[in-house]
Formats: sequence, C-alpha cells, structure tokens
Amino acid sequence: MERPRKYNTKQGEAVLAYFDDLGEEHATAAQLAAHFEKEGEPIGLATIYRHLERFVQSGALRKYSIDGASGFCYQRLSEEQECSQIHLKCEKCGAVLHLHCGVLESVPRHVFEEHAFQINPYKTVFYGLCANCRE
Amino acid sequence: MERPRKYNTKQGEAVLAYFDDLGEEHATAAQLAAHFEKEGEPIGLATIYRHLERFVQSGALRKYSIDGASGFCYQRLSEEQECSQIHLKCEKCGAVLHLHCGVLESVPRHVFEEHAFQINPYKTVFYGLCANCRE
DNA sequence: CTAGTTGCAAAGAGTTTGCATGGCG
DNA sequence: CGCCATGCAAACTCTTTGCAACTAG
Repeated sequence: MERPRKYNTKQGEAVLAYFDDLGEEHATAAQLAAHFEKEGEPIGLATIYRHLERFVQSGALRKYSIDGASGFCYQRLSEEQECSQIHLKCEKCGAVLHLHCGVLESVPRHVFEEHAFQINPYKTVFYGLCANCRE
Repeated sequence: MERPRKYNTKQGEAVLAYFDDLGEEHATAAQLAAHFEKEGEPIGLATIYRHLERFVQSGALRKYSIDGASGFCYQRLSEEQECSQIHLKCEKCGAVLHLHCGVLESVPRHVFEEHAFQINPYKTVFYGLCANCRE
C-alpha cells in the first residue's frame, strides 16, 4: 500500500489534469504514458500507476475493468456522479450516464412498495451499451 | 448454440459440471484448478483456460471482471438467467429475486427507447436489502 | 537538509501459445 | 488410425516493488 501524498509534483498534477480534460471518459495507464510521451514530458509507467492508485484511494478517480478486456480503466469522479440516483454505465466506453427521468426515478419506490425490496442506489448500476458504442 | 468442441473429454465435462454445481456463483480459472487438484483429478491451467474460452463462446458461461480486482471471473449462464429481466439481489443474504413485474420488465425497453441505452440484463442487477434482511 | 518521489529494471500475477504426447471417435 | 485435446513450459501483458538518484518544502 502506498503512503499518502505529501508533495505536489508536476507528474501528479499532470495525471490529474489529464483526467480533468477527459471529463467522463476513461483512460488506461498505458494511454496516460503514451500521452505524456507524445507531449514531450514522459512519465515512468511505475510513477503513473502509483499516482493512479493514490487518486483512487483519495476518491478522485475510480478504477474498474471492462468485461472481457484486460487491464484497468480509470475515470475522474465528479461530485455529480456521487449523488443517490441510479446510473447507466456503458460497458464499452465506461461513460456513466446520469439521467433525469421520471420513470427511472420512480423505480426504487415501486420496488420498495410493491416488492418490499430496498434498493441501494450507490451500488445499483444499469450496465449496457450507450448510443455511441452501439452504433 | 454451437459447440466448437469436437470431442467430449472428461476435462471439459468436469469444468462444466463444476459450474453447474456452483449455480449463480462465479469462479476463476485458478479456483477451478485448485478444485480439481483437491479432487485428485488435476487439470492443467492451460486446458482450463481453453475450455473456459470455448464455453464462453458457446454461450454456456459468462466472462467478466470485478471492479478493482485482477483476473477474470466465469459464471454459468442458465436459461433462466438468459431471459431479459433484471434481478434484485440482496446485499446481505445474497438472495436473488426473480420478479415478474410489469413495471420492472418495462424498464429496459423504456431506457432503450427514450434514452438510447441498451441495457445488458446479464450484468445489470439491483442491489439492496430484501424484506427479511431489512427488519 | 530530510523525507517523499521518480524512473529503471526486475519481479509478480494472470493468461495465452508452441509443441510433443495422449486419447476420443 | 487421424485428429483433436492435454499438459508442460515458455512467452506475453499488465501491474507492482526494490532501490539509487532526485527534488519539493
């Protein structure tokens, strides 16, 4: 396990800045390394992994994997994504959709009242394919 | 479903039989290897991976990974699980509820038609607390 | 100056492939 | 018997760790 972050280094800031630019997109460690290399400011893979791990533990990033694919994906976590409603997550591109929809928002209440099942909105996610990835 | 498999071998049958016993539980390649070793009928890891891959392609198994964990998990797909309905799983007792409910069954279609998101019913599960565990 | 951080290289963990042998049909 | 399947080991991919050099505070 890594220690907490004490110093601000340009490498750490570059990693987080990259995810800020990505928005809801995800990236892999290898993609980060390739990006920084192309920018003329290469960062060692080990350093990238160390920063990713720290940001995951501090809550700034989320680490997950896509079915059938090898390697991990990392994605910036914004406060908006942490709210208590059910999300749709694309299994291919990793995007998390945040719908404001009366039908979906009524599902937890329906399930509770009619089926005596209390849904945990933090853990419940609809997996599938978003419009872009379905093509 | 087709079977790329030409011969019936005891190894292939043992792999599938193991998943039949598991029910909805998942297992990793390493767990299979350990299991067969303990049974006194060890199967090579490479052979296990080859069978897993075939069963995935024939539709008998599902391959996926768990967020943050390394390695793949495999799970038996039964006909019951292949129906296009979403399940409720209790986070406490692990029970999986198969509700026949018009509201829930209409959710995937609604999400697809109104939000252009194609839900994957194999992976999508509502997590929460069932009536018994809620008390 | 001191302790946290970096980068390289080497080690690990998990999965896939090459090849000679064994076994189903 | 002809092939496919098996098992071993080596190759691969992705991630983590050891360690000396470096640098932020």
